[in-house]
Amino acid sequence: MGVVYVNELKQHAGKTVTVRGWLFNKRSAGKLHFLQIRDGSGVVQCVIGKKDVDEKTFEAAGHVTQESSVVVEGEVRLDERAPGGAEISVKKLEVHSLAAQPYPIAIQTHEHGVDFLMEQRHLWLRGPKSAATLRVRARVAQSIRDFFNGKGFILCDPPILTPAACEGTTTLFNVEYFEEKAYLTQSGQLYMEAAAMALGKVYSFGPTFRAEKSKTRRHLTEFWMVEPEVAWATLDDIMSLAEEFVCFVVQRALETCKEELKVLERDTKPLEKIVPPFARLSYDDACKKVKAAGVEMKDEDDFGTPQEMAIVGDSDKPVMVHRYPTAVKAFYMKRDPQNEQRVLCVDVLAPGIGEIIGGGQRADDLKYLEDQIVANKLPRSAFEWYLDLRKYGSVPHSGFGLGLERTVAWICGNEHVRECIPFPRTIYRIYP
RNA sequence: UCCCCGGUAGCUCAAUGGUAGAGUAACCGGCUGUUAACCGGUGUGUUGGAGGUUCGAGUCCUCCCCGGGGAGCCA
Repeated sequence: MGVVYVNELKQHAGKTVTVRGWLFNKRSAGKLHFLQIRDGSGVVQCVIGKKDVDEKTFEAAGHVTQESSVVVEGEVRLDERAPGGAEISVKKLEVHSLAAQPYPIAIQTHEHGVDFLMEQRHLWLRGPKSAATLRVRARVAQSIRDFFNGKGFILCDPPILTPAACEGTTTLFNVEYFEEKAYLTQSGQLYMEAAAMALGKVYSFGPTFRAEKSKTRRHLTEFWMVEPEVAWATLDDIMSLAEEFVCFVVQRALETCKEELKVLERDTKPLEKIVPPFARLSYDDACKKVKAAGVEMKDEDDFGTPQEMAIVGDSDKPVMVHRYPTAVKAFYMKRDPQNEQRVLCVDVLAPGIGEIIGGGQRADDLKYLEDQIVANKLPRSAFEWYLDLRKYGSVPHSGFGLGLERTVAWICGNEHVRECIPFPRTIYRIYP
């Protein structure tokens, strides 16, 4: 039969197969050894009876250490007593590489501290919850691509090395670029606007970098963002797109990540309710809701975490807040023609996590943008190309950015975004 | 940058200013159906660092280092 993966074992009941993996856990009962072997696709219990193998093999099975790499050959048997319903009666066991002892992580029996686990991230990845989260991440990434590709969006990769800030305010990572200074991108948005003028509907999906000294469970210095941008789209268009998109991703996760969400002990009932429409609140109405909830709120100020939580309240669904004060948003936002003090932007706030999407309609008037660049003390020379987009055939256009890790954290019910990326980068951690 | 919390065995934690401990992991042995197996046995320390108070400091004081949570900012 040859080599098979654990997740396809049941198809091979009665057959003799080979499984290659790592020892996850071991139990013994005298003349029987139970080896739980993990191969990346799942965990299978392998039973080694003293009378079924030669003495050397049985002895070796009793001394395999945790996380040793092993190759076993044996018959697949369906058995109620086995975790997962199928097990392997071992005929041959090869210990490919005996793992050193003690193994640092005892994830099955121990609560470990965050610091310790992060220091051991390269090994922690092997744990069931880490692996489940990373599988969910991979499938969410896939569904993001499927959604936009299915709607005729063109994937367009913006540069990671950039000559200037996209949004003047935020801190950037400096890199040496030959004789010049360059920065790691904090958003591909401005480039996506150029791409939308060429290709109509575009999106980017890749890493972005923020050198902000944020220390919260929702922040990473390196994180992944998907940024669609649509020519001719208005704020309302992009809000509907965002709503449809979030629902698609969540529903797809429910379909394709059942096992993983079970491992993560995620209650999927609230996720099943993620269907259109989402509540749409203007900034001014959101402020009223915050105050009604008894949470402090300064006039014309941006929302902080307590305010965001008050706005979402106990809703299972995300809430969309639109038309924030001009002063608290980026220079490229289009003003609301109904109210000079407001811009045509939207934030999508998810339950428990807060902002997962920020976006809106972009300023398309040349004169207004020129004034904004001056008012925000930005170096005009770095933005000449961006102004060109308004000089040569300007059209209304809109887009948004969605943070992958925050979305994965929300879907998985994980407390922290750092568990939602294989090797998290935070303010005080760049190892391993 | 600011506020709060923490640092003791590999890990998770305990110890009134008075001999630094437990559980767990690891190792050895026992058990033919284990499910975080169980039972018996065997180890484990620069108490984050440097000063200070004291007869005596893991414990009190000062400074520093390293983390964590939050604020600000943002996805």
